[in-house]
Amino acid sequence: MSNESKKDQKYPINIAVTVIDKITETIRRPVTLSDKRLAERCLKGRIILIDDDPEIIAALVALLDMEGYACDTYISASQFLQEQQCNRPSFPGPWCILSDIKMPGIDGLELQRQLLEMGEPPLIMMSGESGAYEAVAGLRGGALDFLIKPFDADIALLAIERALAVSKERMSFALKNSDITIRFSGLTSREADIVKRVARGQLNREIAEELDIALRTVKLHRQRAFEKLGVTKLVELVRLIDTL
Amino acid sequence: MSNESKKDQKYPINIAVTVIDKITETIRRPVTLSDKRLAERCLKGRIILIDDDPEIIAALVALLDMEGYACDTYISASQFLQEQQCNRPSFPGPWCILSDIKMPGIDGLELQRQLLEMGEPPLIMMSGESGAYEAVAGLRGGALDFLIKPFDADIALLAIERALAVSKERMSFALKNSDITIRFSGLTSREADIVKRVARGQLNREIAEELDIALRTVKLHRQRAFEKLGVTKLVELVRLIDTL
DNA sequence: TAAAAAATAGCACCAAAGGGCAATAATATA
DNA sequence: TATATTATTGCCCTTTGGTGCTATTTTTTA
Repeated sequence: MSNESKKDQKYPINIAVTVIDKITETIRRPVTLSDKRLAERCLKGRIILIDDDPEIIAALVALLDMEGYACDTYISASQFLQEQQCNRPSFPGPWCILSDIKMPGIDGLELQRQLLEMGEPPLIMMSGESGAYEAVAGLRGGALDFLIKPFDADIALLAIERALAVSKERMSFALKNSDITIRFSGLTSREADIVKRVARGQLNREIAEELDIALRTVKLHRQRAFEKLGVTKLVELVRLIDTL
Repeated sequence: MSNESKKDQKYPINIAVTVIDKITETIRRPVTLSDKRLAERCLKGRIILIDDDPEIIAALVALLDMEGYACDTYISASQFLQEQQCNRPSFPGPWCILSDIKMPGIDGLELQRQLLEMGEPPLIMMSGESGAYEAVAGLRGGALDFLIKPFDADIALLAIERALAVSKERMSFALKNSDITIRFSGLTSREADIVKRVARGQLNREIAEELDIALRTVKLHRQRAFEKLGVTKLVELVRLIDTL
């Protein structure tokens, strides 16, 4: 009895909450009615449109709005980047950027380079027919897709769906990853050291010898580390460590 | 003593040889002097050139020849595909395809589709400036790079280097994978079943109960499977299985 | 400086893993 | 059909892992 309660109380729900907070940065909660609608749309997907052509923007907004997506529009890359600086709260959900290539000031490729440093968010690029160079550069640079203007609504929607799927995947991956990182950061250095050796396949006895400590101490650290990491079996530990 | 010899003689070197044979299909051995030179070049990289323009072919062959690569040239995709049918022996080494897009008969994109079914070998595509559509289709279809004619020698060489690196990686991955597969195929069905459960984290006792067999039997199978797979520790087994 | 956290370790006990030895039963294959 | 392979099991013994209980020594921190 006392055993169980001891285990369970160590890593309760608040850790998960901390993780989610860390990932989505600042979480905004719907308060007004329009907020609520926006939050719903964001849950489906938020598309950041960057294009200096207001007609394109208008057309895409109309399309995406109809499909139930949330849209943020920017008439230049620099405008978008500036707004990103002051990272204001946003509703949670998958998102992607749909940016034109040919723009005054910072062009799409330069934007892509800058985004790369910020963690390479899901990016779809678009441009006129002529730009084979740009298309190659964009796709080679990690763009998820490249739309050649003029394009059909279906094509764009498909690309966006895929990009949002990628976004979701990356988010859940990052979440899982940071969860593991946080769990690891809860270990003392000794515990971390020992658990790594365990995952390497070393026996308790070997570890004790190498670190020149008693077998009982190794067992103790191992046990503590398992508890803190939330694993009960060796195989779980190995898989946990290998995902890192 | 008798214990060691029993373990070691089970998986000797000839298994590795079998694996390599399986991967590189038919291995050709250099016999003549020119064979020897070709073998050396193939070791560095073999580039399969497909273009209907003889001038391009000639220029690329000259370039690649100078750099020490081996070249196979084809004036059409269908010619290449036909020769692939009768898979003749070749020297081992990384390789890639450098194909034009616009060709009479089977074009580059169609070739790409057919290659996809054959295991998606490393492919670089090339085309004239105008083809933004083709560039997007090619890259989205998994081409490693896309060269826009006319291109500098440096650009082409860089792309080829990268493609060969990918080729090497894929080969070693396939080799490792088939090695594991072969090792697994040496297990009896019972052994395979039990070892999977072990890797899932089940205790011998639990396995014995589920399969309704004696604990000793489980241990026996487990032991045999470990020997056949060439692992000694549980962590090794987990990693082996997880790479599959 | 006092309290908290971390590291250390001995003793004892039980469960699980690993393996030697010997033997039987069922299947597959030459 | 005879032999080889595979599957099965019991008995027994050692090593390793997992834990409870207790206690001392450092380090860190409030």
